[in-house]
Amino acid sequence: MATAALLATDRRLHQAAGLFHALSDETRLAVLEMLRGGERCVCELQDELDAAQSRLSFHLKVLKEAGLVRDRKEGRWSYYSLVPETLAVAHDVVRQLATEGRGRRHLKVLGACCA
Amino acid sequence: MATAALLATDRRLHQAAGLFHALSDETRLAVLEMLRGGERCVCELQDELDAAQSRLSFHLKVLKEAGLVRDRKEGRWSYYSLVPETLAVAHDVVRQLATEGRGRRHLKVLGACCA
DNA sequence: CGTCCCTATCAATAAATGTTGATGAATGCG
DNA sequence: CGCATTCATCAACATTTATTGATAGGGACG
Repeated sequence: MATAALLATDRRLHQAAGLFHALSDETRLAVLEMLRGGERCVCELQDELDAAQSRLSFHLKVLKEAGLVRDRKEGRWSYYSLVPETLAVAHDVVRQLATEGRGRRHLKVLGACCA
Repeated sequence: MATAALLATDRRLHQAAGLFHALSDETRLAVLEMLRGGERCVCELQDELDAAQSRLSFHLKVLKEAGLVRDRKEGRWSYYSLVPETLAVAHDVVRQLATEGRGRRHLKVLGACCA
């Protein structure tokens, strides 16, 4: 579906809200931040984020259900990695909100990218 | 501060989480969507969104505290409008999450913009 | 002034979300 | 096998967030 219709329906709004909810927590953002460098096992995340195991597991589940990460089991370990396509969807939604009704940008504040 | 450091600190993470929280509700997204066309008074939003007055007022407050909208009083009316700079911050944060550790993009899924 | 309109705020409640500690399943290793 | 490691799940609880109905403020207007 075209980006232009991303927010057109209630369904899209609902999905977008779900995505942003998954992004609305510091621990989850820290996880995503860590995963920028490539996949990590839970224990690595746990060490670096200093989060209780069940707490981290909960947040990973939220991220996974939102489609922002995927996991891969190998032996005793679970490796998590980003799903860039989903981040791209979030990216598009935000960009569209910053875009006027008929495609013109609001101001020039999106300059860093989209120049 | 440079975009490159957006997620560098806990403070930034906290701010980003706050932003996404404000974006994580359908009603609030619908409001932002309406404001893409320019400022609107509360009564317009209320009519179009079919939301109870106090409920809408609550969500507008959340958006305002997140810095995503501003309001302007004129006579008996309050007009709300977008704050594109804040949307741009959200945009940058998401883009950065979709970017690998040393600046390379994850896949080519950010193609629509940032080509 | 009295009243209506528009909006914000408040208190009470409901609903959703996050945290903790415990338990269990699966794996691998001695 | 017996045991330790890695992780998910669960129940109980705490905290946060959202909704509702009521109240109040401030402007407009007679």
